[in-house]
Amino acid sequence: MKMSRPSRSAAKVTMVEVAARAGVAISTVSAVVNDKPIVSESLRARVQRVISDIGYKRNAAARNLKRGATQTIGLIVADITNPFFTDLVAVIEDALRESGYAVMLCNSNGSVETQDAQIKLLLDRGIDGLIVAPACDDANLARIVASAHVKVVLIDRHSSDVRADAVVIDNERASREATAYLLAMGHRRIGFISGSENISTGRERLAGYRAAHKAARVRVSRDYVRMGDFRQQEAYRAAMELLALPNPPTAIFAANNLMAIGSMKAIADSGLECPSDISVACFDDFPWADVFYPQLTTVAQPVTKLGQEAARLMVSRLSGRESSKFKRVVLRGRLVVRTSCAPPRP
Amino acid sequence: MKMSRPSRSAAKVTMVEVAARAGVAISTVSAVVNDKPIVSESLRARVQRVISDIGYKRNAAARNLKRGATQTIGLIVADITNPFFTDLVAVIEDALRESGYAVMLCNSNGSVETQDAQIKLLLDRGIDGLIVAPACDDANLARIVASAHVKVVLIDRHSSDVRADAVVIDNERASREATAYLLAMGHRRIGFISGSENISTGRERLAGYRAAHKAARVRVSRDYVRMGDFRQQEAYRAAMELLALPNPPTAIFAANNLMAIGSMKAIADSGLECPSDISVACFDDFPWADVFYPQLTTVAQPVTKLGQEAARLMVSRLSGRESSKFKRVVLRGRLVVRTSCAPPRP
DNA sequence: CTGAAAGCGCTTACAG
DNA sequence: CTGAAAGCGCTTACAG
Repeated sequence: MKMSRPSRSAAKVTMVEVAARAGVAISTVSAVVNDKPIVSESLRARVQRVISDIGYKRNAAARNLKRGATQTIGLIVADITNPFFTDLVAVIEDALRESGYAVMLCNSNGSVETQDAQIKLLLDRGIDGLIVAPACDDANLARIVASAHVKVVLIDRHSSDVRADAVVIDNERASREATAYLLAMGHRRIGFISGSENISTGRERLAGYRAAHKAARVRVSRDYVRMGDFRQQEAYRAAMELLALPNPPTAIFAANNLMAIGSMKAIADSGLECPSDISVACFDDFPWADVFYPQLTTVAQPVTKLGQEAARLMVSRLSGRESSKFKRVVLRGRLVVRTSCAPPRP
Repeated sequence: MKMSRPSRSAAKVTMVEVAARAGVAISTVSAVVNDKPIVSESLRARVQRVISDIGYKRNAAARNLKRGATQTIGLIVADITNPFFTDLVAVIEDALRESGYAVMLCNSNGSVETQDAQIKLLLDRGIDGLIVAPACDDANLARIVASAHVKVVLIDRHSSDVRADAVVIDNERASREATAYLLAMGHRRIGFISGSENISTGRERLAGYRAAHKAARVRVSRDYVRMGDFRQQEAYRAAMELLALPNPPTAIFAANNLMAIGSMKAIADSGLECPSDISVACFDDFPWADVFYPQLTTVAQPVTKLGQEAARLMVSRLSGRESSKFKRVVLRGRLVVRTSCAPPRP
């Protein structure tokens, strides 16, 4: 039987052919290809020559089938256009590649449906592990994780339903510190543009905002808390609403970078100036936060550490080095003070 | 023989088991799993029930091995932190997923060595096709492309050495138009921060800059042309040099967005203001180009079309629908005028 | 529409 | 250190 392979131009070369040409057994070729130290130098050289002569390339599918692993990790992030996730992806890719893993990257674009479809696709294609910044708390994800034969690490966002390792920062604390900074500056009307309440980071950052107010004995008007979705456009609308209040806030704290950008746009479109008319701060630093005017005051996450820790956890799980108990690694954010915040007008 | 699979917790279920439990032949299970319309409805339902009951999942490696294809496309971009590439990746992923392909994404980070290593990794993992925005003109890439059994589509950047399809924009023309805009505004000393000359976009954008000057009969001092590498940091240095000239430029045109950001930083650090002291324009729009002050005037590329066209070409190549001749699809850029350019001081 | 069987290209235990 | 052989889990041509 011969399958048609219309899309392949050159002939496919197998180990059998290499073995025949080199006059050795197939197992010897396999040992050479896999760098097993049990082949004599001269034989190895002979086999290598044949391999490069006839352009042999190991068939990944056959290897995967035999070994029961793909050396490939799925990575799903909630928004690939967000510099925070972009940086995270870069770090994770580097770290995993160093350990011999390839990465299949997906962008759920914040949609649970897309995310679930992507998980299915990844599982169908064959992955050994899955690193996810979940689109939101998702019963489906929990179910898939429980039934699939893959190791899972959550990153940036955790979900108590999902039985998996997680690498996150202490969002409540970081949010509290940033809010306290604004309060200490004299702001008493601080608008908060929240991420979704279905995402751990959204909940915790809002909790930190409230906690800081409580500690400073400042009451939070419910008008000042607006739900966003971690995206620019919704935040624009939310900021516009805040600015239209009879007693508008003197500062806006956005639960991520894209929502701060949406807020800045709303401020500009309202003919206001930041920071002289209104201050802005946000979660998630980005490479050009300090280039334009005003320079954004942000809560920077330790992106490199987050990514490396997630990759490390994944690799050690896969190698069976980790204990069976699920781990939650919690890192710290850091307030980067720039020029977008100033005391409120007297 | 039984292989140890220490990292798998649940038992692996095969078609054989499904067939046994459902009381049918393996081929029937295969037909059900692959949605072949040759199975009676009642049988299909029975098999489906068993599949979900015992949690059967098709083994991708076995399928790939048998079919000689992976339904997976490799995608390598030169800088994943650049919003242009980020958007491009999102578009390509969407388009390919619609056609049933998964994407393995790599970031060469502008390094040829990294890029070549990634290509090897991808080929080793098994891909049907490869879409690349090459790190630079690369004889290695040409060689790999020629010898590998995969379809290749270049995107954003072409390379005459590489025998593959390419989807690009007319960079020279777009660069000419942007430069002409600055010239028409009265600028006679326009600094150009170029991308690498080893990349087609770098060469063509520089050529457009020169061509516009020639058409306007304005001589270009060689001092005004600085080599960058499409990154922020080198551009910062280059812009600093431009600003330190005895007769500094009244406008800077940067060959991409990140280099414009580097230039803006240099301008700010020099105590100058854009656009009152110096104008700035650049290639590649990005989502928040209009949010901060000044709002950047940019050459926007048709990112969606670029990505979709690349995906379309790849899919039709893989399905054998395309003729054997390599295609170069050339789209047009569009100047987006904002507030970062003003006439030079009298 | 169903079933028995070959074979995709590897890896690996085993015998020498 | 080498070689013959089993088998990973699927897909598919073929006979019924």
